[in-house]
Amino acid sequence: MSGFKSDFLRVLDERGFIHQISDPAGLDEAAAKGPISGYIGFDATATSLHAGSLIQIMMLHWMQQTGHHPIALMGGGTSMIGDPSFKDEARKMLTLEDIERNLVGIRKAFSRYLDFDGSAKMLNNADWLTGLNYLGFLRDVGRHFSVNRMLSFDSVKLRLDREQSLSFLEFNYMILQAYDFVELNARHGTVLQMGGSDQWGNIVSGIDLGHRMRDVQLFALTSPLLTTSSGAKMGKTANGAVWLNGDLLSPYEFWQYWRNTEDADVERFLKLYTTLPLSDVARLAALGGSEINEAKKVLASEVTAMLHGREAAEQAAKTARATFEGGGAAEGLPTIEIPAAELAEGLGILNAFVRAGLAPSNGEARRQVKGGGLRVNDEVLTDERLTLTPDSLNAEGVVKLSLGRKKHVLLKAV
RNA sequence: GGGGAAGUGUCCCGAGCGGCAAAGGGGGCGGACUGUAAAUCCGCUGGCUAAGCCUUCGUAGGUUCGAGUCCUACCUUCCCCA
Repeated sequence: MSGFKSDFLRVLDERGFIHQISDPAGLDEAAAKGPISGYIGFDATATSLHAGSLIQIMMLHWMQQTGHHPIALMGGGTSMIGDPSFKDEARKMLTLEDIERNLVGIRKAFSRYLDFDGSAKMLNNADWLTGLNYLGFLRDVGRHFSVNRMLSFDSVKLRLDREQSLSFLEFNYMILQAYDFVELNARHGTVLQMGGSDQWGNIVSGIDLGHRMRDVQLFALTSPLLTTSSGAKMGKTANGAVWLNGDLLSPYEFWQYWRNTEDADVERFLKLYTTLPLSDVARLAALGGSEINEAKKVLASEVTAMLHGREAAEQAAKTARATFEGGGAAEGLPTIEIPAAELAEGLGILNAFVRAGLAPSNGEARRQVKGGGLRVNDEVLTDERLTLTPDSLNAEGVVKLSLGRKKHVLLKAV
């Protein structure tokens, strides 16, 4: 697979981004000849993307770095309908304002990776999907799709095999995505769609549609579906998603997520999520035993610096050092504020842990006490009836609450 | 349109003769061991003003001292026939 002529594919290949390409030689040729336009689609269902999308964002980043024109396509049109696959939850129809707000939040993170003033664009498929005329769409686009063929795609087949319902709307998702590709080709000369390997079928459908409707040659490039070495999905933790936006997940917590990478993933992640030269990566990956912790710190700092800036990354690293290697209650840990009056009256310790977000309920906090998992100012908590008072404040004027060895929150009286 | 099967702890899979806060996995969390890792072992995995109380088995009713379990209707899904 090596030996690409274009910088673009060579970088992606060397760094492990490539799972499958529809026509490697053809795409390589096109990318070597001059700038090409390529895109990746993203959901607009939340105000922030999470770490699971980071690999896609990095692909766009490299695309721009190697002289091409990346497009981040927001699924504003499809988000308006709502994803029907989770029908247990009262499915909220996102309003235009919701989506607008989400796009603003997402754009903020994106702008750390892409230069939107330069050759990168952020587009919204609502611009062309909302105005579609059903009959016209069926005649122009629908006739090119074979249901027989669509049923044979793994993404569909799996659902059918598991005897799960597949709504007509979901079934159409593939068609809309294919249409997006062709529309982008018409509007911006886009010839490449990238995505996770689970998107392969959808992307190829777009390529087919391009052949039929516009007689153009389009390309697909997918990245490996990202899991950690032990099989967990990227971007999820107990506390929820690893959000990219700082207001949803602090730089410190983001840093911690990467710091806790499994040994076996360090090299892979350094290549995928940082822009460090491969020679540096190789050097760090060669570290064995406990020394690999140094590599993990570099990983965490680099990934955080790219998203939140160098300064925030260093602050996070410093906080971590103080917390884990110094034993103190460093500044920079997540902090919650408690009215001083409330503290004066005495605050139940279980309640305090719930307020700090370290336990979802008093019951859970109680369980953790029983299991020896909670600490107050670094002392293991044994009495669940303990009450916090102004006397509980430590020398720095805060109460440090800990769950396990890794999660710490400071309680501050105001 | 007709006939059959199914929906369980709001993360998932999945047992459940009328006494059930409901077996067992997976996942997750905590502890031990380590290196803020993996693997392994142990504990926990509805809520609360907690020897008690409250809410849970698709939805709504009914039978019963008592219903996840039986009856009725409805919703959803799957299979077969038309």
